[in-house]
Amino acid sequence: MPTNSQKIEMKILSRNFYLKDPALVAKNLLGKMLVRKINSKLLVGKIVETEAYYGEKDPASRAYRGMKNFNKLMWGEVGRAFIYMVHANWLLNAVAHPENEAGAVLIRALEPLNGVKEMKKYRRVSDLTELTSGPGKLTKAMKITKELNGTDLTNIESEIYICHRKAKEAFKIRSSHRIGVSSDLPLKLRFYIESNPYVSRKT
DNA sequence: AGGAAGATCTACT
DNA sequence: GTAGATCTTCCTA
Repeated sequence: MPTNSQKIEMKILSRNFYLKDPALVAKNLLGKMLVRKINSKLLVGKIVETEAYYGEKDPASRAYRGMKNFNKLMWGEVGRAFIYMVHANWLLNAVAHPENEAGAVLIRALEPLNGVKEMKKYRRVSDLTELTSGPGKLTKAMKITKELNGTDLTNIESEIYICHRKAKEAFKIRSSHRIGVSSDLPLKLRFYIESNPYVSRKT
């Protein structure tokens, strides 16, 4: 039992939430709660930064060269976790696309809300703003690896899922080009919460 | 079987 | 601000 948890009313996001254009889902995911269950302990972070990826027409997407064994989840059921390795880091995505398409949303940064002690155990940093302010950092802090690939994020029984608070919170959404991609689309597909200290970059 | 790429991170200056 | 480490997956032979 967490001793310091205030009573926050949370509701899990439905499958339908993810059955839309990835860019829209990426924007809508800002401010939502990512929950990682380890044994019965809940690690919780607010999503403050995301990026949208499309299917075959997006040169930066894992789906760009067609369906393969490792990326087939991008065409599959929406609302599932899609996890893979880049530069020795596991990256967490939520599968999101309209019916009969492919796409995913990369979770790039979190604001730690609960289980900070555990997160610091998995990532040896003292600075709170360093804990989950990057896609590879947050997977390490929450102990997310390939084993959780395909996890249903819309099921409260899962080891990872995403909720929203009942009480609405106001914030400004900013956008930019995606980070670290060599051939980007002529669209701004990175979204983040303005002036939140946990986003990975300011611009 | 081996090489190269990659949606990154850290440590250094 | 940038160089070097990192390691899984894919591609070609």
